[in-house]
Amino acid sequence: MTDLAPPTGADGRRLRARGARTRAKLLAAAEQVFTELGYHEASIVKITEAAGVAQGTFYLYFGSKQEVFEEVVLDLNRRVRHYVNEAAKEGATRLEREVLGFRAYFRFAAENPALYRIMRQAEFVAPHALKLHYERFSEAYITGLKAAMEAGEIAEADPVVLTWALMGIAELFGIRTVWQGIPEAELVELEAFIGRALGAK
Amino acid sequence: MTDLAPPTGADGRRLRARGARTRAKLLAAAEQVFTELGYHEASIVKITEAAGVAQGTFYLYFGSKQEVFEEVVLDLNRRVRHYVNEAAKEGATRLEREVLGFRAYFRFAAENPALYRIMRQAEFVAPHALKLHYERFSEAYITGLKAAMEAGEIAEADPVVLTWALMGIAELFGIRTVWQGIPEAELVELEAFIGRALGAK
Amino acid sequence: MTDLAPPTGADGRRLRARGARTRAKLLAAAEQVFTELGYHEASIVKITEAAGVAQGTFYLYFGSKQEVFEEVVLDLNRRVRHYVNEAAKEGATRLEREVLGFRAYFRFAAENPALYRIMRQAEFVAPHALKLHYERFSEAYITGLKAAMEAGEIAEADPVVLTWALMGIAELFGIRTVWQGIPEAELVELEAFIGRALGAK
Amino acid sequence: MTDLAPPTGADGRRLRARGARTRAKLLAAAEQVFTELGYHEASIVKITEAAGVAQGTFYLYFGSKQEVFEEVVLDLNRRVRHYVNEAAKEGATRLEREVLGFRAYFRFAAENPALYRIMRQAEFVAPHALKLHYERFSEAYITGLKAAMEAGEIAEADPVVLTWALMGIAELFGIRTVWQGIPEAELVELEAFIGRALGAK
DNA sequence: AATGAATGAGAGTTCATTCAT
DNA sequence: TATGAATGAACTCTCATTCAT
Repeated sequence: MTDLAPPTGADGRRLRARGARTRAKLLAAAEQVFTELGYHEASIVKITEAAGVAQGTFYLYFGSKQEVFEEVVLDLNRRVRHYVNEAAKEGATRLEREVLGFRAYFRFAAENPALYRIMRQAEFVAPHALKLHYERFSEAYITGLKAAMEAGEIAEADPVVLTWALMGIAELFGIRTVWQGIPEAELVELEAFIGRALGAK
Repeated sequence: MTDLAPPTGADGRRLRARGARTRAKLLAAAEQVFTELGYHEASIVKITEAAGVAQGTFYLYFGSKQEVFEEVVLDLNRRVRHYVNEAAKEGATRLEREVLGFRAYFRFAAENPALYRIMRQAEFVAPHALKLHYERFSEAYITGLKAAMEAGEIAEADPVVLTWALMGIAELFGIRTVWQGIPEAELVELEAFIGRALGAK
Repeated sequence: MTDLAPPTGADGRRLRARGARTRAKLLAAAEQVFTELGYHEASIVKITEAAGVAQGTFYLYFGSKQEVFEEVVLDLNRRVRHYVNEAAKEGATRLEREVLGFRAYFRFAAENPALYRIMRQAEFVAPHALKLHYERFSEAYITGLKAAMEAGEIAEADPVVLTWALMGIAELFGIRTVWQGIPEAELVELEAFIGRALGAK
Repeated sequence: MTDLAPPTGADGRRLRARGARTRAKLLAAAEQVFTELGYHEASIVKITEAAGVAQGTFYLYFGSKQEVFEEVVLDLNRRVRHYVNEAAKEGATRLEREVLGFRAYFRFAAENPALYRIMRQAEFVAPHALKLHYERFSEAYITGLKAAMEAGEIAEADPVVLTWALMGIAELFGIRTVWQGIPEAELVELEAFIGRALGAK
């Protein structure tokens, strides 16, 4: 992951310790406010209030509302990937990793409704960031599936197609999770479905 | 489908021919504007301008911006289901119907970018309408899959899980279609994936 | 009282029976709506709805919202004067008539909170009608007080001053009536006050 | 009088000097505009224009149109009470104080047409504020009358009734003052009326 | 005589952003 | 580095009034 860079002000200048702290406070506040209210209901005042700074201060660290939003999207992306990957790597087989990953994803969705609330808004507010979200997610996925094929764990198939299909499934079930929760029985069925689809041995 | 009702004004009164026409113009304009700009950037002025009527006229037919939006969602839902079902029923086997349905769905998505651009916004603008969209979509789907199981065309499994998984796949590939198009080869792979997952004989 | 005239349309033309009926319905509806909502909250739609006619019909009989309002003010004025005078004339002495009049006035105010709601709005909406309200009210009053002085029932004094002073008292107690009611004991005190002020024998 | 508090913004925060000045300008402008046009014809644009600030600035200091209106009412109340009380306390006897007070009140009314034009609107725009206006006014009045009774300066009577009756008289004559002025002769008559009513020795 | 449709100006309010200190 | 004040365009929605039928 080439995700991190030293924090700068809105004008691109490197920040001293105090500035960096203020910026961090603002970013955290923004994440929280966007999460609660969504992009449009969120306002700079609300963000600065949550951060405990004056309104003007915001523009010392971010060029615009849109700009923070993009940063929040990227951050969320980082976190969900990290969460899922950490969980998945406990699995011994590919299918096990798949199952653990899915379950972690649903857990994350349940705990962070922000995931959808924010990502979906990204389509209009920061389309680039949204594409990036899917792409970054798919990268590790594709790599993992390729490895599994080479190891003969799953059937030969186009890993890109597999990846997007699996992400689609994850996403819609994630939404259902948020809406109504998913009973264990369904999860088991879902895992069987995935097993068949991957031709898992 | 009990979807259709004679058009009424915002106050619920039945409309004369002229009113019905104006209302339809507004609905079409709304869909277009929401599609292009998203819910929040869309404004009543833009919608009425696109429809070629005065601003106040809007409120003769819709109670609020949100209300038209919901109707646009419903309308889109109606159209995509109709489009997909018409296409699918030409298939002889369940798998064929599945394949035809997917392809129709992608075609619809390609021709109506409104589909996603609008549905995604629905999540926070009109969550109820979005749920309805998925539910209506899933109904026919579930019925079809049950029949196929009984006929022994596909493996026994929870048809609800199957349906949501397939809708998830369709959706993400639909988005990819809009973003970049999907090569025939991928479609073929995808169909294989689905065939395996359904345990199609 | 030169209050009454045959009903005409907005253009001044005499009305046929049907038109007169519609006009009357609208006037009654307006009175009711203004009463409930006040001038500004009242709208032509609400008035026509209450009258059970279409919006456009309103302008067949009244030139503007303001115009009906003035008619309503005059009507209210007519009614309160009539109500008070009817009650007062039962009194044998001037003071008795005064007392009966005051009590009638308070009763009217209690039963028609519209009285104040409408009259006070008249200051801006139809100032002319408001002045007329006070003037018409004062006329009979002045005459009565003059007669009482000539009859030696009350002390000699400027009847105009007396009249306005008494109207002022009535008005503020009328408002109190609407706000919180006035206990009998206070009324008795008030009557004593008036008796002293008039130098009633 | 526990009337004064340091000025705050709409969010309740204490203001710096500049903010306090702007707020004061807006309040003065609001009084003027409400006076000239009435509550409903007054608009935020007109108020901010009169104050020489941008539209949005208004909402930095007041939460809504209604809120400024209430403050204008309170402010006016404060001023008229102060004006009347200052004048009245020059009188040696109760009746003298009464007379001085009435005359001061009429002067204030003549110089501040705002008084009625605003108070009358208060009835439906901010009834609470209007009640407060009368109540605050009556408090000092009642106290004064009680003292006068104890001192044997005026006849024993319910001071509340006296107060409201006198306020009613003052109010309607105040209105007449604004409408047409009141000749000295009438004032003298009025004072005689009051003297009789109070049973002044 | 009556109707439903249409108009468009104007309302109150919000908010991303800039500025002076 | 931070602040509070100010801006002004844009928004949704209402409503008196006019028009065509």
